[in-house]
Amino acid sequence: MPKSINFCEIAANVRAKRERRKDARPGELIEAALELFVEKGFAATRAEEVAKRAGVSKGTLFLYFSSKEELFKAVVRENLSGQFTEWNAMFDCFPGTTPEMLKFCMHSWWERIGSTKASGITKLMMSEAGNFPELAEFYKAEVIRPGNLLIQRMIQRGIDRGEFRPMDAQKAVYTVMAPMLFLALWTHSFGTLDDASSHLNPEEFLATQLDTLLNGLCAPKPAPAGGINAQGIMAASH
Amino acid sequence: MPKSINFCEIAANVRAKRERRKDARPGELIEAALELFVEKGFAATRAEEVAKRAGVSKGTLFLYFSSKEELFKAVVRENLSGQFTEWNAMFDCFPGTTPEMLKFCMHSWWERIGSTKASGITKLMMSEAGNFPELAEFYKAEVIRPGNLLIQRMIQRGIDRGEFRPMDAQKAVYTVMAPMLFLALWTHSFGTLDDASSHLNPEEFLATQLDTLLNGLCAPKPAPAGGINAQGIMAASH
Amino acid sequence: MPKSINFCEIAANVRAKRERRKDARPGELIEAALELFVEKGFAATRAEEVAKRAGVSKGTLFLYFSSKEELFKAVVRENLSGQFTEWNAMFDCFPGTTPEMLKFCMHSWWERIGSTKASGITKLMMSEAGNFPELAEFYKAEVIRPGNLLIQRMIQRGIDRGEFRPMDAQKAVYTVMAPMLFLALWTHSFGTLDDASSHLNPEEFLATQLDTLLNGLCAPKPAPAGGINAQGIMAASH
Amino acid sequence: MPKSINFCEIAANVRAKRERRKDARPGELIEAALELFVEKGFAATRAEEVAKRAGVSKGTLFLYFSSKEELFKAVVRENLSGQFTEWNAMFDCFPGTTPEMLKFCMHSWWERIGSTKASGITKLMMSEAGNFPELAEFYKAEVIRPGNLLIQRMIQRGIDRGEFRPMDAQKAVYTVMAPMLFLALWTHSFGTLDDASSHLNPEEFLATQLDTLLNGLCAPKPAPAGGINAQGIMAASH
DNA sequence: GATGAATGAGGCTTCATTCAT
DNA sequence: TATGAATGAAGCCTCATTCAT
Repeated sequence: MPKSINFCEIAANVRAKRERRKDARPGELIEAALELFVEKGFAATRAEEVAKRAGVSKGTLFLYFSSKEELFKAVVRENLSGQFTEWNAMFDCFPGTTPEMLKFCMHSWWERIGSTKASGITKLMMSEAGNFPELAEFYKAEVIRPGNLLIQRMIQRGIDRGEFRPMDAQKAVYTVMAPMLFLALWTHSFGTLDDASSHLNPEEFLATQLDTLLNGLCAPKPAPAGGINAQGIMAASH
Repeated sequence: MPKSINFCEIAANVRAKRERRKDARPGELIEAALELFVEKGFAATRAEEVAKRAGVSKGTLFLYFSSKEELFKAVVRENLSGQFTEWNAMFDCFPGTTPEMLKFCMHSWWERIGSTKASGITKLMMSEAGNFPELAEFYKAEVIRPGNLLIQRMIQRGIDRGEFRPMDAQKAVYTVMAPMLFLALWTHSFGTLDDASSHLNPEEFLATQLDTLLNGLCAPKPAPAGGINAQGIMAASH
Repeated sequence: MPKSINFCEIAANVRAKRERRKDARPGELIEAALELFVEKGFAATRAEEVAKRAGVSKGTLFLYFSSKEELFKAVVRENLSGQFTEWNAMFDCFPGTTPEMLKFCMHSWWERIGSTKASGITKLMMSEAGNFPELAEFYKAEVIRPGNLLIQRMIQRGIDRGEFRPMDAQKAVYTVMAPMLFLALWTHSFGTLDDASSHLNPEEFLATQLDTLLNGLCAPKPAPAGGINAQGIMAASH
Repeated sequence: MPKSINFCEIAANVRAKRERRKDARPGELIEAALELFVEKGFAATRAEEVAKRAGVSKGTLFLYFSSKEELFKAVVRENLSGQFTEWNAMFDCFPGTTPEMLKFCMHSWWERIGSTKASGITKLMMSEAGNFPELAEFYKAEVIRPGNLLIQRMIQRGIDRGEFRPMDAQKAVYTVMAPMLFLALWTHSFGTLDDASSHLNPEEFLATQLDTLLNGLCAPKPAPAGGINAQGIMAASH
């Protein structure tokens, strides 16, 4: 170990270290940007602040992202768009029933988005969509459209398999989205004010919503007396 | 021109005119500010624009509101409350069933808030709550808490009368609020981007949500075979 | 005078004073900008410096000119473009011969442009045309094309009246322009270095050039001994 | 991989390679800088771009030139002079008439300077002379003075040999220089904007100018009665 | 010597706020 | 009171220059 210096290894280390640092920069910046954007909004977040939180100088930020808007796009891509490839893949090989799929999706959303800082982006976009139309377009193309499509396909799958009653799948999409978006919005606005009247247990809320949702979507069981609802939807949330 | 002019009269006229309009000024400014804040957000709305839309000069705005933030507060104060006194009164003398009451409430909300500029305030508050904690507190006290309470009382009424299944009324509140808030937010953000994937028919959406909601809240009908849900919740939305 | 206060007059004075100030601003800024642009070039001139020289703050500059480029355009319009309307008018009613017209033009150019700070703009544009393509286009449209056209029409007039030999008028244009442009460029670059080898007497130079020029352009006099040129064209210019 | 590598040899190779290229570096950088300065001007040329075109990194540039300004000086130094030694030598043994010599000189200038990248330096110097007084001095000493002198000697030769009319040789110098400088400047500024009104055929232009020039300089042919030139064009300028 | 990631001063532009009239 | 010209702090972004590797 001491004397037998391996030059190749050293060189490799040096290179690796530099590259590791370089490669890490965008991620660190995106992480810092996510936090600040969510905390203070897009317009109110200063580029320099993002840089400082990432531990670099203002100039460095612009070395990796040509503008503040590009930085924001990167944040969206990293935290939201990315999920869809996986979700779409899941859709194609999901073994269970469609209600199960829906449940899985909402749980998955909660785990990866809803319960993380990423949910702040959803709120952010709704707040700032009016200003920054270009960002809004980007967000729609990268997040809303894919999300919409995925949900629509799920609903259609349910209908096709006779699990859901016949309906306009596109219109039902919003019924599915609404609880998740509401949750994201609430927790990032009034949810932070700790007060009984504005406190909401997200997981409980989601469970309730899912239950109600399925109740509305599902085809009536051919079933005996006492329909599916017998199990007490709201009760299920405890 | 010289002698026939009565300076005192002119001065009096001018004074009168000013005073006549004086009281109207803040209102006009608040009205203009509401529109612009809702349209473009707080940060993106320029003081000069507000003044122009109100038909006064920029300087005048600062005569009535010491800062842009104070103007914002005034906008929120001016446009809230008021509805609740009426709704609360209605609660005490509503003759019908609780599901009917719920339906009435949502319709009423849509008519007076959801479909009007006032819904913009909801969106506005959610967007800016983070930046104006003091305002958020105010909003919670004046709007959220009363609304919460009203809904909670309605649900409790339903439970007490055996119309709704037994449940935690406080928790169910969010299930009722969510669709309305979602609607207010969506229409004021992505709803404006005219695109199939972001288009949503508000009334249809509300009807669907109400249907689903009642389905979840209502106690199972003692009923015969083939549960109440047989009527096709989503179908009802057409 | 004492008691008989004329309110109208006072009001008029006040208004006049404010307006005089306001109306004067653009001119003062343009004047300051001309000086600085010529001294230091477009890119190297800071907006704040222009403002300071005009005795206002940075913000005020942008109150009158939406960008540095617009300021430059205003400088060009004020100092160069403006001349053409007059020159074009002169062209239509010039009573003398075409050589006389040419002479008049060059004198006029020297008086209003060549010998003033405005000649710096010519040099400036040549220097910075490569960068700022938009400015170059503007300059071409506002200055070069009109100038070109005017000279071309003069030459054509000379040809048509049999004063100049038949030739391609467009090509001859550069022969006329070259001395003026050269002069503008030289005086604003090496001309400032006071040194025998780079010193050039502008008026003498112009006279010489005009003489040579006419010699080249004019049709041979059918004439007897001692042609028209005998009188030393430029001599007249002193 | 481990033992068969001769580290000393590798190191030596690396060193050799570096040293071999070491001397070439400045030249490559200067070459690249010339091109870019001419294309885009001094201020608009970014150091990194120069480095990239020279095939090295930004850091390397500053290894050879302590600042961008020093690089600029080097460009001017490298690309000037040199021509004059040759032209001066030619002067001493030119066999033909002086008008022929003048024609030869202008052609030679066009071939070696005017039509090459080197003409860009002329334009560059004129553009930046104001910003780099020190460089301007240098340029005058190295280029302007020698050029001036050469032309002056030619004119004097013509006068002494009776080919040119008597005149102030120093003053006539600018008449000779102007077309060349104008050409260099025009082609590097508005000449690049492809537009009828700014298009100029350099060779045609030069031929025309030379013609006009000689017409003005030459002594009247012993010739028949009263030629057009009889009046002594240049003389007229006093 | 060579690299290129990092720096930070400096420029343009915006806009809430002030204040003389 | 009302005006709107003027201000200047603050933000985004560029790029010459430095320095650890």
